[in-house]
Amino acid sequence: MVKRVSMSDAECPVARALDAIGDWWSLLIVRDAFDGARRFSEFQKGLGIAKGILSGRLRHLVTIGVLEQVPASDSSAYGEYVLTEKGRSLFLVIVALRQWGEANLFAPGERHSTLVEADGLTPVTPIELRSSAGQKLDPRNTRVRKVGQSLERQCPP
Amino acid sequence: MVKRVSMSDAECPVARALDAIGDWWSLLIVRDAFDGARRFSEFQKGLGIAKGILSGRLRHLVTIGVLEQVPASDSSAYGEYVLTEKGRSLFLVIVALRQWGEANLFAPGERHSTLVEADGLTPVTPIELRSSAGQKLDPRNTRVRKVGQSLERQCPP
DNA sequence: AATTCTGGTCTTATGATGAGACCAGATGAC
DNA sequence: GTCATCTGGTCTCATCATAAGACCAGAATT
Repeated sequence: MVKRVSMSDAECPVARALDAIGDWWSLLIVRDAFDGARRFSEFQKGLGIAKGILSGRLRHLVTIGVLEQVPASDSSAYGEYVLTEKGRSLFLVIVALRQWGEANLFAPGERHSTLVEADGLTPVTPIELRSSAGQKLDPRNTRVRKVGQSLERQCPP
Repeated sequence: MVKRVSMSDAECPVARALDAIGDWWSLLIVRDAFDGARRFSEFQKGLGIAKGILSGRLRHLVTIGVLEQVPASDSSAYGEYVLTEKGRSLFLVIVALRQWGEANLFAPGERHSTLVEADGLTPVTPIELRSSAGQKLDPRNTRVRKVGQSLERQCPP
């Protein structure tokens, strides 16, 4: 991704992550890939994105190893874009965004799509951050330790 | 946020979330707010963002209720930006991004900042998505149920 | 063989960004 | 009290990114 201000060499993993997939479209492309989208036209129709932008985003996601182009799944001569392991590991990022959106961006009673377990019925429970002792962690009892330092909180959270 | 393509009315919570806070800077501003940044100049120095852009982003984050402007914490006449409950609930989104970045964007042995527990030493364990029965969930055993539908996966994940 | 589909590229108009000049009110130094 | 400086912005301008659609070559379909 060529952008004005690059954070690809930041030592904060949040900044690097946003530098890699923090633009308007990348995570939506990954979301559709999780849903089974594989072909250029599937992404384009599902997202309503301009073809030129989609072309650039797919190329970028392939470059950084989130997607890979494979020859074909059926007998077609056209290639397909599939998630790599690196791409599949974005699952929790998208789930976290989904759960924040569900909790904060819908009016009470407003309908939205729901992530459910394999039975198609049970909504998944909210993800949690727990300590090694099993205690629930939140911003107040965590801090960021910078490289070479010990107890100073500099790159949050 | 005025953008060309708006997803603020999408029924997919992921799309709405990205519409609200999915731009280049918003999550970095929230990250710095978790770290204790409160003043305009703190955000500006910490991020290296242009003042005009920061001004617009802060205004947007206040508008959508992620930040709020409070009169002062010390005796200054200048206001401060603090996270609301809605903003604090972005904690897991940022942690998910951090953990993905740590695992995928750093060379082996490359140093990066680390999220640790309150003791300042113990790194937090990776977040997980678990079913109500306690089973670990991943993209293969979850699906998205669209509103009004039952078993069709249309808005992932 | 003709037509349509697919996966793009290219062009153009416009919105967003980065850098910095500028400014009014608050604060601090003397 | 007065002057200099700090703070939190706004405004302008050049440049980059995006949206929309025309266009095109090869593949697939009829």
